[in-house]
Amino acid sequence: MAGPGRPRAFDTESALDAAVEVFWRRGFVGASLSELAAAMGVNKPSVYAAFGDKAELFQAALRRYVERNMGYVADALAQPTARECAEAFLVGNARAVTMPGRPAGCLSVQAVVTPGDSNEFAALAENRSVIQGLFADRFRRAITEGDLPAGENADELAGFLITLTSGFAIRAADGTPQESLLAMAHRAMAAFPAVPAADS
Amino acid sequence: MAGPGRPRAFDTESALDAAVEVFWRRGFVGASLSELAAAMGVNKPSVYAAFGDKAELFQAALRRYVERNMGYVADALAQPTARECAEAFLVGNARAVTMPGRPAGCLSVQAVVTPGDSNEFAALAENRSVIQGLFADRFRRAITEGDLPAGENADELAGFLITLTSGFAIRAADGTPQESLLAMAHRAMAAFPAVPAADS
DNA sequence: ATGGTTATGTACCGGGCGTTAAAAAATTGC
DNA sequence: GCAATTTTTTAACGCCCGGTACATAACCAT
Repeated sequence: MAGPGRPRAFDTESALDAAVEVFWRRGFVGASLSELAAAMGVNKPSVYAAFGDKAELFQAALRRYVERNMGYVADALAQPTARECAEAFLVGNARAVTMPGRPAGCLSVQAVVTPGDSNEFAALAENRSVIQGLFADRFRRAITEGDLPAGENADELAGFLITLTSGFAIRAADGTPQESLLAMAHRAMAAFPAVPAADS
Repeated sequence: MAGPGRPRAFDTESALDAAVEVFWRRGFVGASLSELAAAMGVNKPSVYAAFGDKAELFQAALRRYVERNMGYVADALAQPTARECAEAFLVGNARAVTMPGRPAGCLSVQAVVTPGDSNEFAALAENRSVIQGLFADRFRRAITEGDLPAGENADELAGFLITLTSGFAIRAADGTPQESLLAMAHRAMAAFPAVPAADS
């Protein structure tokens, strides 16, 4: 299976996990290649050989972050009702942005917030946009299923949730404790439409 | 009034306004002194002479931003009822973070989001914390005045608003239009406690 | 005019950044 | 053992960063 040549002396996946942690804590600009390579336990040229330049490494780190740290999104989407879906998303996010021993906040928010580094900014903005689209689709389905009032705007509802979770990420980085975020998550559900009365 | 020596050839206030714009658009790390000085229409040594180093310039820019672009906070606090206060804050923020011709978002959120540059991060976090404290005080007063239910938690309520406006700043930078933010502001008011029935 | 004082423009500093060239080391196939 | 191939290591590159020395220009007081 292994081709010719000297075998790689480190595990790319755990190295990528280390890169995720650094980008998460420092942001894209704030993370230097020296710090990244050191955290990955590797010399800089090995980083370039395995992942490409800093921008490519960041894209790989973002993909890995999404699949390893944003599982609560898929969990929420799988909930049977729109209300449970929304609440699971908010609660799951509140927990994810305040995991003990991990950086506070969300890589997808903290890493880049200004359009200065345009490629990375675009990638993160699109990531958030995709997630918003998933919830919008879920809520559209809920409307046809009678699970949400017919007059509801699924896109606006999804945008409302993304706005809240973006805010959670900022507040978590400010040191807001998990229980405060959870209280806000439950309070926000008061702004979520009630299930329409069954007409059968 | 003017002391001895060569008079300053530029207006420090409008130069500071230009610095605000650059920090706002690029963030603290992303804004270079060359770009700052160019936007201010001045050479780098003049920046240092007038404002000190980059960190001091940023503090001055933040102060100026607060007094010139966050007037909606004071306006909101002056509203007669807690509900109007909260709604004015959300609406004012939604408008402020989507002003045409100005950078999207809020300097106090966009400039620094990671604790990497610790001094600036602390300054912004404290700025947000002070504002939260102002609203918490306002809501405490509202509780004693019977304007909010006695069981309400003024701090949590204020935190909820700050979380929303932090989210607004992120979403605005993502390109979310003003009317979407305004819709969310009004939706969020459904999560704000209703005025208790008068007991007189 | 002259001296004192402050701002301006130019040119530069050390340092850290992202990135890479080049040689040594470790593997596979023959 | 010997090429071929790939990774590792060391060292360096050019660049731009924040910050500054220095000579000059423009003002006030006398």
